[in-house]
Amino acid sequence: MARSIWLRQERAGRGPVPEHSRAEITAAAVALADEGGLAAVSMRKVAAAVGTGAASLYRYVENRDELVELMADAVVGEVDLDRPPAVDWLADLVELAHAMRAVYRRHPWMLDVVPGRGLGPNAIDVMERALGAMSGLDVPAATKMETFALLNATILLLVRAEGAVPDPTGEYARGHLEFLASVAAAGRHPHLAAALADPTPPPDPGQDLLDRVLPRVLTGLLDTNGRTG
Amino acid sequence: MARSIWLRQERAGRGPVPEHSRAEITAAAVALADEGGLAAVSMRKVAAAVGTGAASLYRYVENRDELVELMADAVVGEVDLDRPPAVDWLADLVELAHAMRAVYRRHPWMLDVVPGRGLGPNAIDVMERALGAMSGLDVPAATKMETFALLNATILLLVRAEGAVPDPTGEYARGHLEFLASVAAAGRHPHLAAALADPTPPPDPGQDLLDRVLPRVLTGLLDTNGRTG
DNA sequence: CCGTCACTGCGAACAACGATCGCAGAGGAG
DNA sequence: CTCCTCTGCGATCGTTGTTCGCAGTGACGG
Repeated sequence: MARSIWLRQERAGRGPVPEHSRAEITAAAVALADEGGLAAVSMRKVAAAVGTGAASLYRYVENRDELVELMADAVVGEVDLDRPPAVDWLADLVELAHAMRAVYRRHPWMLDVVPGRGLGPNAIDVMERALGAMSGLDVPAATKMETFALLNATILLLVRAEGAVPDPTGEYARGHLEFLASVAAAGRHPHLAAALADPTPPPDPGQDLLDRVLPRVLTGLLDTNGRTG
Repeated sequence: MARSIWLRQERAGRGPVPEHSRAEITAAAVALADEGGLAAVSMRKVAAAVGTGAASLYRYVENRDELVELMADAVVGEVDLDRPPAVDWLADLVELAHAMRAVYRRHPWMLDVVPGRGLGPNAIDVMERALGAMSGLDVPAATKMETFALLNATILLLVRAEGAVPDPTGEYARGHLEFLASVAAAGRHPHLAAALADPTPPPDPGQDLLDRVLPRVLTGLLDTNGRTG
């Protein structure tokens, strides 16, 4: 297995000057994903978009998974980090979360990227910003890292839940609600039935879900241990 | 697009009796995934394992995605729900989380399943159990649903972080740590550098990470609003 | 009982994919 | 200048998801 893409030189230094760059190939792939979803990103299509041969792509990336890794990090690079710190750590993290969510919403295919290969340079920049927001808290570094991970997971969950991956026909979603209702009606799930029948609106229905849920997650993680110091 | 698999009859009632069942095909697919990961589950391999033709599988499922949906729900069906309720809602949810985590650990390919198609019957059973644990809390049903979703997301995150998806050579993971260290050493990420250099051990290092993190998430979500009533 | 029609199994085939091989040419190092 | 590494990439390979259409099965209705 090759070394991490982030550790490898892009250019060897000998031989002809490459006609393209990782950034160029990544951008073409991102454009394809934005248009047709992650599955639309094939090596042949990316190569055609760049104006090269599919086999040439393997000079730039090890495999398709690596290309997807480049794409994900490139997109995270769109997160707007040029903001002055907010009034406190919580507000700062929530603002960062909004900036991150904006990016995921612009690139819904990101929800289809299986996490797992570590962080690229842009993701590390975002994490640095989050760590900076938490720098005044007297909690272990491990807790801060966990908090960042959960912040990201929460955003993904909420973007996913709001249907940022659109169902073209809406039929499946309706079918699912139909299924839930039939399960509830069958009588073996009284709590589900109660939940579906609950007329109570969510607290602050006009409030952004991210603004409601994320602060609770974060204060749960940090506040009981968090000491501004 | 076909209706949700959960809404469709398995057997039409006319014509020859099918030689296999959804459950049988799903089990074969799960076995393949357990052995070789999700990518090892091809329609041909599943068909061969069942003893039928690849084309025949399309009589049982609409496509491969639907098969994966069946697999995921089948595996969630392994979650042990036959436990008396714990002392309180929090302990009950944490116990449920442990049972869920055990299942994810047994089937690490579940981390590669892109969420999104709604819940199958087994997943609804698990959600029912979680709703039951929260039934005494005076919070809106929407909050309870969100809590369940975040409980699941937290488990997945932690299982993923503990490396439940093994890197066969370990080389990539080492490469990533190398990269993080080099970024920190480059000087543009002082908070990351501080975090990597932090000698403070995580709180209660002998404690299960799930036991440390999840109660904080849950109480953050529910406790400030939660009223046992 | 018979005819009709929906259903089942599935081989053959198709289009598409990820990835490799090997050739020709470019360019750095000694 | 020679050698060797690097770049571009067509052709090719093995594999994949999926569809078509044929032969046979069994329910339904007259």
